[in-house]
Amino acid sequence: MINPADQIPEATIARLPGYLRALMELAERGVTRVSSTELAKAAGVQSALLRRDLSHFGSYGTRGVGYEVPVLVKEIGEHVGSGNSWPVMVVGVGNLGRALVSHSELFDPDFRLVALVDNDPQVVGSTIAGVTVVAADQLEQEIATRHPRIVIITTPVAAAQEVCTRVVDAGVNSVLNFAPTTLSAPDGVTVRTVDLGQELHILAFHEARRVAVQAGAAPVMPAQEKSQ
Amino acid sequence: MINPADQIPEATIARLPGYLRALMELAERGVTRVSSTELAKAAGVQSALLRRDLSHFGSYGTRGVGYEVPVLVKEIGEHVGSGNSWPVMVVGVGNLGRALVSHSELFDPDFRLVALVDNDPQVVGSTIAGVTVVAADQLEQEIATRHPRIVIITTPVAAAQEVCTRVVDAGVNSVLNFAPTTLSAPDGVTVRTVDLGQELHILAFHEARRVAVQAGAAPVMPAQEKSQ
DNA sequence: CGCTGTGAATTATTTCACAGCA
DNA sequence: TGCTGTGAAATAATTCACAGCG
Repeated sequence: MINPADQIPEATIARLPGYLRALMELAERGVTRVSSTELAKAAGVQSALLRRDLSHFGSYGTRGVGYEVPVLVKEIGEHVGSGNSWPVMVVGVGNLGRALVSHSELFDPDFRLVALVDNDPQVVGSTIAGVTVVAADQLEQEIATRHPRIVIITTPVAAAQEVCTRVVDAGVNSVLNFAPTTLSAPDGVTVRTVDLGQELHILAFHEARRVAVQAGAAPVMPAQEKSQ
Repeated sequence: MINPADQIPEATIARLPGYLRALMELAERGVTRVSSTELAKAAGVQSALLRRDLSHFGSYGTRGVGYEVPVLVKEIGEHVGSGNSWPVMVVGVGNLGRALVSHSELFDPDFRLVALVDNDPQVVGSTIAGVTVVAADQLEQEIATRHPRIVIITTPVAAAQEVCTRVVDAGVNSVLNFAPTTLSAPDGVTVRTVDLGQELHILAFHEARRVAVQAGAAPVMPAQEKSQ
């Protein structure tokens, strides 16, 4: 076993929620035991990688047998903060912000919405998912009162950096950014950016590549009526 | 210069859209020339990494000077499929699906929504963003008619794999999945999954870690107003 | 016997650091 | 001179493959 205090690879961390999800599905189906091969398949990774990932936290399996599902759920769950109901604030209550907070799956059960902020007077004061939207100038006030541990930014690009700076100054260390821009934050603050346009462009890259490959040799015809 | 035909690292591909975005911003501000250092900073990467990434495609810079912004915009744009207006279909018109198609920034200008599919009779027939929602059993029909190159899945988990299989069978090679589940698809098909709950759990992992670290020594207190 | 946990090998990605061109 | 493009080195992540335990 490897010392749990050593640095967990970021790539491993990013896979843990996937493992947990796969385990939950198994548990729901009444499965109480899995081999690394089965769980890896459910999570879409190689079995050796799964075992390596788990080994960073300790030995939870039984040789010749596999893993007890409840044991792994508990272990991984602890690491990704399950059962804590982390308080979350959302800044920017436009289409996307509203969709996210209405997305029941998202906040159940490990996260709870505690504050909503927007700068549109039309929106301020309205209640969404049981939370009343406050004005942008109340942001620091709201953080002091509601103590969110995670802030989701769903503002336009123009506002995102300022919001990020202000929430970090107010003591928040974790930011999930949906604005398509690079945010800078001091060391020790975790910022993750989800850029939907970027995802589409990555797919487009591969699509463009497929066409280019066909131009040379034609390996497999993808879409029957190929390029329309 | 490295042969453009050799394999572009996936990590490089994932950064290209970010470079393009940074370049657009510069272009808008009237900047016509950048050094790798400046552009790298705008995109949030190291300058050597930017240069290495670009070198996979060829030499577009001038030693001692830097890069011409329009040249790079064109080059990178070509690779990520800018100016093609890729046709996109969205399956699942719930909160999230609706928010995505209403998110004007997302589809401008390199992607265009060509089809919407849902299985809710309440929703089928309605028009969103200029596109009429068709029933789930029309999915193959709609693909044959509208020729989407990319399909966005915003259905519940239970439906996601079936949708994925059907769209791939109908000839689609690129899928952007928002359902929190692992999708399997044949080789040659690109599937990217954006899992919002997973993102929150990754942040929670780091939050939990910060607390654990403090248990030993107490470096910085997270969620109160210390550093205003 | 079957499956975990992990050294060792491999592969991928990033960074260093500098030769060489404009 | 200043900055690109890139070998070479360093680091990170993954996979192989098998010893060893239940």
